[in-house]
Amino acid sequence: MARYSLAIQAKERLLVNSKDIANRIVEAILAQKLMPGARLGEQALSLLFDCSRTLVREALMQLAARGIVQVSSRRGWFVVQPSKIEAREAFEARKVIETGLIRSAGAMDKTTLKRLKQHIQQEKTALKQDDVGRRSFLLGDFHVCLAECLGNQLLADTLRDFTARTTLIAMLYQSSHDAVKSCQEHIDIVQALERGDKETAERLMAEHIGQVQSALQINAAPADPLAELRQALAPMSPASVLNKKQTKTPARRTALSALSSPSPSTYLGALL
Amino acid sequence: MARYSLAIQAKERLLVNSKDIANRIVEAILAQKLMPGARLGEQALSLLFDCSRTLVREALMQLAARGIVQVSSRRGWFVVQPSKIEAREAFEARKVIETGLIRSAGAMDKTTLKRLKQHIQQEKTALKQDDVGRRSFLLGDFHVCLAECLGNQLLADTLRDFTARTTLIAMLYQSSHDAVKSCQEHIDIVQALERGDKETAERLMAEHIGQVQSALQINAAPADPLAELRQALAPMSPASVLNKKQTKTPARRTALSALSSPSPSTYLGALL
DNA sequence: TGCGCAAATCTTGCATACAAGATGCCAATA
DNA sequence: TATTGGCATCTTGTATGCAAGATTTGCGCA
Repeated sequence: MARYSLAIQAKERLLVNSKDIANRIVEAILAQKLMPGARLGEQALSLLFDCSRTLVREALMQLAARGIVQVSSRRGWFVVQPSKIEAREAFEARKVIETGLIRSAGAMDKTTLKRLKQHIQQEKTALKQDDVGRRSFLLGDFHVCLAECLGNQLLADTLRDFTARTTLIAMLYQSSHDAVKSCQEHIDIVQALERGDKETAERLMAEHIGQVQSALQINAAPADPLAELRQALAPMSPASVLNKKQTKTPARRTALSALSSPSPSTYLGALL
Repeated sequence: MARYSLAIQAKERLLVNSKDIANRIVEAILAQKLMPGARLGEQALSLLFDCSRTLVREALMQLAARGIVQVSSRRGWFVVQPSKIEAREAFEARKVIETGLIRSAGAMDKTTLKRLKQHIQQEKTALKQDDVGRRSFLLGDFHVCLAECLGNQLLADTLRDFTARTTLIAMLYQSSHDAVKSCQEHIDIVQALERGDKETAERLMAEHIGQVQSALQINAAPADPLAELRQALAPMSPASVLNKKQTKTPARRTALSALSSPSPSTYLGALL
């Protein structure tokens, strides 16, 4: 059987373990390169990473334990699609943790503040360059970085998973949140921390997460699964009207697939 | 090869999947039946649960992703032994989450309060019966239960793992915390919640967790791994002095084993 | 043309085989 | 007696094979 990963990129498979695979998947989610409901086939991943299904399975098992993916028996692995209830819980969890962390933290030293400012610089750069993936990743990673700076690696790791979750939620419920605004709010928070005004920082953080949350269209039908397919197959010219029927209800599997693989690059190519 | 699990208990292996195994291990930790550093051999577990190593590995992988166990390459799987830094982080994380959850929660309805009171009744029963395992489990589970009652399953699940962590820390650093006192503090917290006094409830919770934390002997050497062995092998009479050397440094493997298997029931039997 | 059934295919579930590193033990030797 | 080298054993790491369920597809039939 051909080694697809080698055909695409020669370096893979020098240091592939299940942790690497899991990290790649989380990163792809944070960069909004893997949509909620995206299919993660064991075979496909094992070809991409040029390893056996065993390693892929281990990675997926770990991610399942962290609430990032789920398996449907003998049907496949999928990126989770949080329900409205789960969405509320995820945002509440982030609010609780991030505001609580600010409250319970001591004063920040100069080195730490520098790190935060550097992070914000990176955010600005990604914004300027219109690098959507990196922008999304960095906007989420800011919160993880902040938790690390506030001295709690355990909560930072937890927050990474929760942020991945809220990122998926934002994709699922068609968030209209503005990245520039988000970055500005990060700036305000760091400034408040810099002048030691933890109370304000805490309030700003709560508001910031609230902003992201309320930008969701939580009552909108959760993202038309056929949207991308429909767009891709839309007639190029008004003349090409071939037949009439268009809106037949799709089979379940088709719905899931349509969500995840509109084009190869949005599918597992996102991991490379 | 003999089926040890059948020899001990006939029912096993009717519904064993990796999640069951993982749950058993977490429960055993919460019940203080698995010590920090305890060895979790793949083969031993596969015999206990009468399944292949594959399922055991999947369970251990999931637990590793949740920070409950860790693997040392080609040496074995072990229940984690949190460092002092990790201990601080775990307690801080619990404080942040549990107080924040109380603060952000709405009013509690009667059904929910009833559930909490029932839980406390169970705690009292276990205390009266001097059922150490069940007592420890319930005292930890109270916090998970509370998080569920406050309406956040995501944080409840997270808290279960963190509670397992702090339970391990308490074992490792020889906590002197009093279970009766702990139960009383739970009662006080629920009473505050019942009368809608969230501010007090939050303060009591912070104090409660602080109590447990400060009962640690965090500066004591983390539990002499040879303590039990040394005591067991101490000469019964002053006469039995066979040779001189006694305090040679042990091989690493021996040290870990001494920690985990002072008697079979403390070892993997804890899972049955 | 539309519908239903059955075969083919795809995908995960689980077990097992073998590789390879880590450890412990024992004997040979100075 | 103390040390060291090597072999036996134990444990995990990874791949692979096969079973079984889910889905899709294709064909026959009304």
